[in-house]
Amino acid sequence: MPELPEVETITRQLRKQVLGKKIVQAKTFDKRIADHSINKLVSLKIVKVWRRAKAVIINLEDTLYDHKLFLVFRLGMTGHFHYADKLEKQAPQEYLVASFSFSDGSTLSFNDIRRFGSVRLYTEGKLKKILDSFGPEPLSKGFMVGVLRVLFQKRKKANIKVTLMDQKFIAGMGNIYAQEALYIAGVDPRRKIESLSSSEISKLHHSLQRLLKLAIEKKGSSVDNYSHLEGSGDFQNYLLVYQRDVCPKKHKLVKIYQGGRGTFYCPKCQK
DNA sequence: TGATATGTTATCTT
DNA sequence: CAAGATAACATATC
Repeated sequence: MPELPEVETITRQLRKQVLGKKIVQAKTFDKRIADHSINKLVSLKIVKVWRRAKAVIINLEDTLYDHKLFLVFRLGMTGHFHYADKLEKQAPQEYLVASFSFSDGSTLSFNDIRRFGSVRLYTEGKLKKILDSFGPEPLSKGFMVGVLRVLFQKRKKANIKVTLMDQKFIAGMGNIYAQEALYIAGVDPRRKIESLSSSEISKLHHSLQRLLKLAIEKKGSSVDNYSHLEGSGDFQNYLLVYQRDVCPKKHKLVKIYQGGRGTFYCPKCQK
């Protein structure tokens, strides 16, 4: 599923293709998950392509009227982009949610099979409000171990694994990387936050950053039908516990359910 | 055929 | 009242 490393990978590739381009036409095909106002986009220049949490954000500028708008793509489970250099390379029509044509003849489309994703158009104020509701970026310079300690102070009674996946707590972690980080840190996913020792918090902090950085290097994990613009990621080959039978030390893994989500862990390595 | 997969959010419980 | 837990959404795949 697209989590931080996957969305970061997609964002970087998208940036290479569309940064600086001018939108000449935009169309939406699914009212429920794509803002109808997107259809009115014309003659707006893409000035920035970036990621926050699991969202891809495209900054648009109307230079003539000094008008700023923001396209926010959330991939959900199965949202994906399709980029075509030339018009004759048709974008897939199935599950089409939105499509954009640029002044150089290239096109970008967004498709979503399960429709957990969305494409929204926001003003600056509205965008800020949404972004402020997310927790800190785990790979930002400011995300020191002290930041994690302070966050944990506020969630003493909560379950550690479920909390790692909470976007309001830390941005970008999902079911795959929360499990992996806990395994690397040697922490049992059933633990309550208040039970974590100082050194366990340090280990978890370090594990999170190492894991996410490596996963980005490998262009994300391709499980189910995730793929980025240039093919598949490699990190699925490096996953230690997610949907596996044994851990790297050949111990048998256990699967439990937490908040309706599967969690794999090793009773021997994770305490 | 029904169980399984999950990001996000609405709603329920403690 | 708030923190925490859970249900609901959608649908391809096994």
